Amino acid sequence: MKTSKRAKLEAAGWSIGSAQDFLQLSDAERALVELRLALSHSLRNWRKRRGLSQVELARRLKSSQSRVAKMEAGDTSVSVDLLVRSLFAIGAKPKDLAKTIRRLDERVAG
Amino acid sequence: MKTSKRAKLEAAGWSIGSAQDFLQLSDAERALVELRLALSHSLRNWRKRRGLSQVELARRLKSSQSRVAKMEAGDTSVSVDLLVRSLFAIGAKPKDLAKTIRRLDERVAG
DNA sequence: CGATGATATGTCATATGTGACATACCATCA
DNA sequence: TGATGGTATGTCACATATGACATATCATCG
Repeated sequence: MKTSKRAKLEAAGWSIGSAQDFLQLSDAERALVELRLALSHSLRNWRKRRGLSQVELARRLKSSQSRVAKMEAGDTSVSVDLLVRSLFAIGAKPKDLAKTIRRLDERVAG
Repeated sequence: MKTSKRAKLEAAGWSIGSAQDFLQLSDAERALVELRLALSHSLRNWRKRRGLSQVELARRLKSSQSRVAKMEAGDTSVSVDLLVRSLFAIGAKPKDLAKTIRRLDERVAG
């Protein structure tokens, strides 16, 4: 069941860090992890669509390449705050966030 | 214009801290502030609907009354992380978050 | 092969967030 | 009036997040 969910996530094209262990998490914890991944994914997609490097994105965000890499990897050292601030900084609107999160919910609940 | 937006927000029942100065913020900063307020509001609504005190909610969240008060006030010392984690902890689903954020967007954009 | 550019990973000093505590404020009730 | 219960505010020690740096990994090109 949980294993199949994980398989489903991976099949949907989400990069699930191998270090992430879904099997021990409560609903709340899982939701948070998946939220982080969804936002990460959004950020990477945005960057890729623009053909920017992590260095260039980092410059726009006034951050560093290494932190951008961690953001995009959904690293646990990255806060939801930073991800959200970054998305807003590159022009995302609350509506876009909502869309990303709703998609996430559909994967989780469906 | 900005003043009218503020009036609109207040009219809609949002508690805008008098210390918040909307007039100087970029779109990204404003979006973040408003996101914080929207989540704060959700949290308070949830608690009120249940007829819980801040002390009781704090116990559930393994936090403190004072922090709950700050969360509900949208205090800048509170991270979006904490708000999101709290909402998930009390049983909110990503879908609920998305709904809250979408409503926010409609207020901002509309 | 080496060189170049992009991305990933580990670490660290500093910045920011957090729970907890004290205490203030504000109703309501007796 | 005082007492009680709830909420707000200020502070602080400790915890966590952050940008920056070094360095590793990986692909592509010559």
